[in-house]
Amino acid sequence: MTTLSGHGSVNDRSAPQRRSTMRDVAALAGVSVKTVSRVVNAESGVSEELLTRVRRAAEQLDYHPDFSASNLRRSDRRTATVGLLVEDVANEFSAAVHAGVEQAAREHGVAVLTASIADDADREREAVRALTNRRVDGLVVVPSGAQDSSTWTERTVDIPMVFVDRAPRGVAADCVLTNNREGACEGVEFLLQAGHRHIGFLGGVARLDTAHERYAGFVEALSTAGLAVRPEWVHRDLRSPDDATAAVRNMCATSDRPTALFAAQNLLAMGAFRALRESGMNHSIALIGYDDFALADMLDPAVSVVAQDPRAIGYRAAELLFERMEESCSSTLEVVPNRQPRHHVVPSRLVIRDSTFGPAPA
Amino acid sequence: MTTLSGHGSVNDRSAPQRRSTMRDVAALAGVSVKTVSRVVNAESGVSEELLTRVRRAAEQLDYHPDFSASNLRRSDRRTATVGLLVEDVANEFSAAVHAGVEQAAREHGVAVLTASIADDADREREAVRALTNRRVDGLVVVPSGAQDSSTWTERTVDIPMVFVDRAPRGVAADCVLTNNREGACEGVEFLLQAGHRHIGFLGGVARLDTAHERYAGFVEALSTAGLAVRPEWVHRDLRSPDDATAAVRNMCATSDRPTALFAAQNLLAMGAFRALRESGMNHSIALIGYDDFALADMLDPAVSVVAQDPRAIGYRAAELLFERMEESCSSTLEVVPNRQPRHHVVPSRLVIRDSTFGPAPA
DNA sequence: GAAAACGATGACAACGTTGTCTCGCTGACG
DNA sequence: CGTCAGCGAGACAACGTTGTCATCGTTTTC
Repeated sequence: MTTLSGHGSVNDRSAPQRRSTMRDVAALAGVSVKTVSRVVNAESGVSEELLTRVRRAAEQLDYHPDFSASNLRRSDRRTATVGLLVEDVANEFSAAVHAGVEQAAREHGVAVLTASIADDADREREAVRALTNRRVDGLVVVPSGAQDSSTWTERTVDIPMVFVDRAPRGVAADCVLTNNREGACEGVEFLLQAGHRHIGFLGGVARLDTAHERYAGFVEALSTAGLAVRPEWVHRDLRSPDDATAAVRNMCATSDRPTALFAAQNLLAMGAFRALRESGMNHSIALIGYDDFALADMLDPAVSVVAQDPRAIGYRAAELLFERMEESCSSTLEVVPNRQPRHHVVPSRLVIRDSTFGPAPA
Repeated sequence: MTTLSGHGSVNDRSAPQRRSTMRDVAALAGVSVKTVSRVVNAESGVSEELLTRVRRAAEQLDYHPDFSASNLRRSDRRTATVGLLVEDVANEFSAAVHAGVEQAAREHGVAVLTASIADDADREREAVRALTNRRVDGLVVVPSGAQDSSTWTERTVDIPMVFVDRAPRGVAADCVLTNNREGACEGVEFLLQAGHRHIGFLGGVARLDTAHERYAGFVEALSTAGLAVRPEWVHRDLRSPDDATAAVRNMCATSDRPTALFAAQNLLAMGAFRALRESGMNHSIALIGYDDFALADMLDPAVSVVAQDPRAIGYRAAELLFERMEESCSSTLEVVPNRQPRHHVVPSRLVIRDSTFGPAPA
């Protein structure tokens, strides 16, 4: 509202040193501090006159309450801040989850403290500590593949937590994930319907449960179609795009090669695509990946995928967390709150592009 | 340290209700609260004996200090938390900046509160408020293109701030940016050296200064080579990848078309690539973009770019912010601290891939 | 040998806010 | 007319921590 003219800048000069507090507002309005508190918190039982006087004073002093002081005194001890732990904020999947969490948080007036843990158990511990020391109300965790779960099994923290993608082994906790088995199954079924009978599998060890379920979906689709799994076309221990590239390169070098590939993770699909392109087989061997990725539609051919919705996953995770926070707040009197872990599923969906063409006629 | 056996779980049960405080530790160790404070803050002047006694008590009670209470009382009022405002955390550029900021923050023991503002002035205001109410020590801001700068010119906030990519108009503030003009110039020069004499330009309005500088670099390279700018090949008002696609489509439809394109932003490069691929000219019209993007190297042909280093930019911005925070902390006595805004440049570098081939022989 | 200096420790207030309690006033009721 | 409920408002303590100062016992200094 205020512009750079006249009185505005005077105000700017008069008290730039210190933030104004409730005391200042109270003094200016000629009321007690508690009354200011009542107005700020929209409590009932303040006369119209004082209400406006306090509001005016607050505006004049540009008063804004101090969250931490408020939090310190308040009985519910809420900081209106949640923590988000991801492998790396720069990672496409993590960033989308982050966006979802943030949206839900904003709707609840909650801020998000983010930390990347980069597959490093020490950093993970450090990050959890940094967040809990700041008294976040809850935690959304996207466990990375390589870490052990000791941070969580030790239960050094006792605040509401929701895991994304998978829960660490040995920890019964709320979890939001996608229907990995069904998604993978659907993807492979599409290849089958396109006429493929020779389908290879590329899976990662990272995110073990996830990888396992996707493989299960692959197997299920094949056996439903009455086909056997060909072990020489199954690569389940790929740790990087380069691993996938190498595996595909080897498979393609043989005469007995698959006519289509299912890559159970986006990085592996990228690696597979690289190998296909190198060997000039990108138009003769079909490909479908799990997890969408940017520019998948601009490759040649555009890569079909089973797309997760990481943003929706993050959103759901945060919602679930907020529910838990409500519970843990109101249940201090009960002996055992509803601690039954909940799992929430955000479905994947098939995105068919150009790479899922049918097999060449034999 | 504690396992699930015997005495450990007893401890877990005995006081799971409430976090332990300095009082609890003090009581257990048989010392005053202040002494615990001294130990926790590693102040000198505590005898060896009490030191170990307090430490043991703290560990036994799993004590961890409360940041906000500490911050409330402390004279320097630091929360060890900074805010990061970006257009969208899911955006590739923003996410990389975030990663850089986070790394620098971690090195300083500082946490990062992130908020996306999505080109929306209201949300921007709201986000600034959410962060300042939580008393962040400083702010890193990546201004988005469309927003007006009123949030900043009004100076509703008076905390250290560093802007990334460009400072809002009318605000003299610290800023970390890349050498847009030189980078663009270099990119165009590469095309010139490859033999191109007919080069088109695609620029965006978003991030005005940035776009302007890049255009200046384009012009500079041409004029240094003694070439005139051909207005019909210059499109400076593109707001989306689709705009770029349309512009390129039109240019290519004429017989008098450029042999190479310079796209001043990654989204525009993607749009341009789409048009080239559609029209089958992706191997006959060269392309170079500003800003790298994922999978640029897997397109056909792999797209050359002038690559910014957004992660390094974020890192530098955070470093600069920390310097400012030091200053504003120690300079409360001085009349005017060193408020001269500083600009820091993180250079771009040329990444040559396959799309910058020479022109077809006429 | 007394004064002064020192070093370790604790008592207390304060940071900015909110929960609890009390007080004084108004109006209704017996 | 006296009593009491109801309501607006403020005094006060407390949240968990740290800055300041006082205390006490010991050592140094003249």
